[in-house]
Amino acid sequence: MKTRKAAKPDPPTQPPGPPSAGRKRVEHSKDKILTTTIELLYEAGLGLSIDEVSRRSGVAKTTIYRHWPVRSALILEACVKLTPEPRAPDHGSFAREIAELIETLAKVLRTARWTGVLPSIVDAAERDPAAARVFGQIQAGHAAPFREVIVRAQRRGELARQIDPDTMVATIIGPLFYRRWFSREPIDKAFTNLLIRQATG
Amino acid sequence: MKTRKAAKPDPPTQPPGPPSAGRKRVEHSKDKILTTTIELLYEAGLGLSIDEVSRRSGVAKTTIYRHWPVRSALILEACVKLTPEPRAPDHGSFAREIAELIETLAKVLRTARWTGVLPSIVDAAERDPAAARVFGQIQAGHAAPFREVIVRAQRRGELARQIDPDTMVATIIGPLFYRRWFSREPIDKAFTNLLIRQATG
DNA sequence: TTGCTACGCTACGGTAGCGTAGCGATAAGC
DNA sequence: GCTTATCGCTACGCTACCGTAGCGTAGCAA
Repeated sequence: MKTRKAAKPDPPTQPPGPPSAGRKRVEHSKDKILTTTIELLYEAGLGLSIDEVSRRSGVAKTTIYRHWPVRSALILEACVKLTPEPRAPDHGSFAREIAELIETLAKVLRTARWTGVLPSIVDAAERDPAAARVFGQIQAGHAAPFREVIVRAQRRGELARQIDPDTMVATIIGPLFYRRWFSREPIDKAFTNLLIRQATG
Repeated sequence: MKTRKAAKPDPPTQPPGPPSAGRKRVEHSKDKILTTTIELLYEAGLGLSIDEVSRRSGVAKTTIYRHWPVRSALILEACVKLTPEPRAPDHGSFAREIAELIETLAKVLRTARWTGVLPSIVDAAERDPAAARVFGQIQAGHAAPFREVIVRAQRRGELARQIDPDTMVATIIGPLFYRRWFSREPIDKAFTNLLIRQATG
């Protein structure tokens, strides 16, 4: 997503690939605009301005409005591209899988830049239905791998079937999110270990 | 924070200030301004405008600026008054106390209007140190009763001493907050019961 | 070369908000 | 009833931003 060098063989499934020779100008500018928008999201949250996107990206404001009819359209699209799609591991062992998911999420919460933007989206979701839809998508993306691993473990008989998967997801992700955005305490090994014990015990 | 009635004997902690001509008037307008500001916080979050406060409260904008030098000062003060100060119950039984705290918080998260504003404050806290300080205060207020009940139970020997109170608070409040602001699933009896079982089991 | 499309640039019109100035009105406290 | 701090009102100046218009230019394909 950063470098835009050669890389002739275009990966067909990855959208943000570098613009190869055959790429149209349109995609090139849209790319620059989106990249800058995401960068500004990191810094200013949803309050970013189109003028600033134009200034920093070097793309004329008129060009931005040629591709996105209104401000919110661009910002929503940038928000969708913000968080990576996590995947559910499949080791055949619930304990290992849930541990991996917890450790991974913990690391993401410690380091990923988008974590600074999410409250802005949560806030918008409280009032704006469009933002709520986008946020619901992001949120579901976070919860899905946990849910999948839990359901699979229940099917295998590794986990009691009367446990509600969504509830269990909340008891795992909840404390992690709490530490990142609310109490702002460190998410260290001791903390993740406790969560793992609680989930597998 | 509500009505400021007679109370002739001056509260000793508040510096009475110079015996000027219109102290009563000052407090009356400050009251109206703050009340309106909080109302607008509910509706628009931290993005509220001073002009709107003036319009809706009927207090002139100049008067607002006579009491608060800048916009942020008013908003921060309103934020501080936003959430009620919860108190820790003392029944002599950890199970009963923690259950009461969980049920109470659950009900607050389901109904209290300030829950719609908090993401706005969390977001601001990500970038603005002043907002972070205010939010830290609010957050500590939420966690304190839980922490107190846990520490007391440990002193009484009702709870294992090697458990870190802050960690335990996270595992209780975290899932509740998660449901309110992230997954947006209902916080029902089944959910709180599970948390209570998890905390006391 | 021609023609099409996307792009850059400048300049707008319009809105909203912050914070201030000046002046007359008014209510509190003596 | 007199004094004075406080308030309301109108009118600013300033900045930032949204979104658009018009016109000229650069890339690209036939």
